[in-house]
Amino acid sequence: MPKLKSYQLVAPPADLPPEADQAHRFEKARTAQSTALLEDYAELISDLIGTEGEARPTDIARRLGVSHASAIKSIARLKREGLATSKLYRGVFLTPAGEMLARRVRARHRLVVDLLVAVGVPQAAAEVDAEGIEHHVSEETLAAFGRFLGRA
Amino acid sequence: MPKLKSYQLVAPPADLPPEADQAHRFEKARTAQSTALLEDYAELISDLIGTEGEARPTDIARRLGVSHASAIKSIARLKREGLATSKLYRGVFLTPAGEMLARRVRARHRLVVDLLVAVGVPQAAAEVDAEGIEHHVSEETLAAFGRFLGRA
DNA sequence: CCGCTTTTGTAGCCAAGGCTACAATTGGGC
DNA sequence: GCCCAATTGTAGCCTTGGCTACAAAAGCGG
Repeated sequence: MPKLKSYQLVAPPADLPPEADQAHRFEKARTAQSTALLEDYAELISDLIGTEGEARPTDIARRLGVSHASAIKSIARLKREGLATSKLYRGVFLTPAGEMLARRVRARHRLVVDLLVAVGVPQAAAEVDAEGIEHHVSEETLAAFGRFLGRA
Repeated sequence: MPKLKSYQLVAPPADLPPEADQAHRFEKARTAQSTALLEDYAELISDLIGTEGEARPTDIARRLGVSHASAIKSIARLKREGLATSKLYRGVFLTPAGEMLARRVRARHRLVVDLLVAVGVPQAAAEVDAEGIEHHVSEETLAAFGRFLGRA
């Protein structure tokens, strides 16, 4: 059984060196980028199961705009990370960890879109930009968004 | 001389297929991620030249939290893309295109941080999250941020 | 001006996430 | 029940952006 990662909050910043926290910020952004793909897949698989009853690699690939081969490769990574399962020539399913991740991602996505709209971003642009932005929004920032939208 | 890319607005969305615009959103996010590194380097090089008088690969690497070898490799990519120049064992400089990019990135970064703070995100979290978010903020969204902050 | 440290550059490795081409399995139509 | 199309999976390639290890140039102290 593969070791699960938390996909939660990471270690606190720590104020050791004088100017090196810039490096920490960049490192954080790089890390976020590496989990972004997992998050997108988890949410999409959850959606497909909810609306179509199943999540097939071909549908996943089409929705994400990648080849089915790329999708399958990424699904393999999800399985390695303990977020999804699948049997040969059967569909893809989420583990409990994967479901949890999908729920959090979906909620975060909505909150980001709503905040963008609330500050005056047109709906269409908000939807597009949120797709990239959401992966870099920390829990702390998310909480602030909630308060701003009056959903404390 | 290498062909320059614009790093500006991309082609309009187009509303061809029914549900395939989800694919377009993901593709856009992927593209943004590929230019994010260039943007970070351009801004940092500009900063270093402004404050230190020169941009040395070692300093760039330390600020970004990567090895100097990685920094040099990325600087090579900047040069390929026509954003920077450098001579062997001399420092790194930005081309006019690189300078322009740096200016736009810096302005966008400030605007994103300010907006986050304006909606109640603590300063420290805003700085950290902005580092990742800024690369996914479209011109349209940026304009909305400006209006919201009363800088129409 | 010589040598040692720092900086810069090169080579080669790795994983991720794209892709195409090809193989295998499934499943629906007849 | 068989066969062919669609789906799924595999293999192999490419680029990016990390890394370490090693080599070469710069530059400073003595």
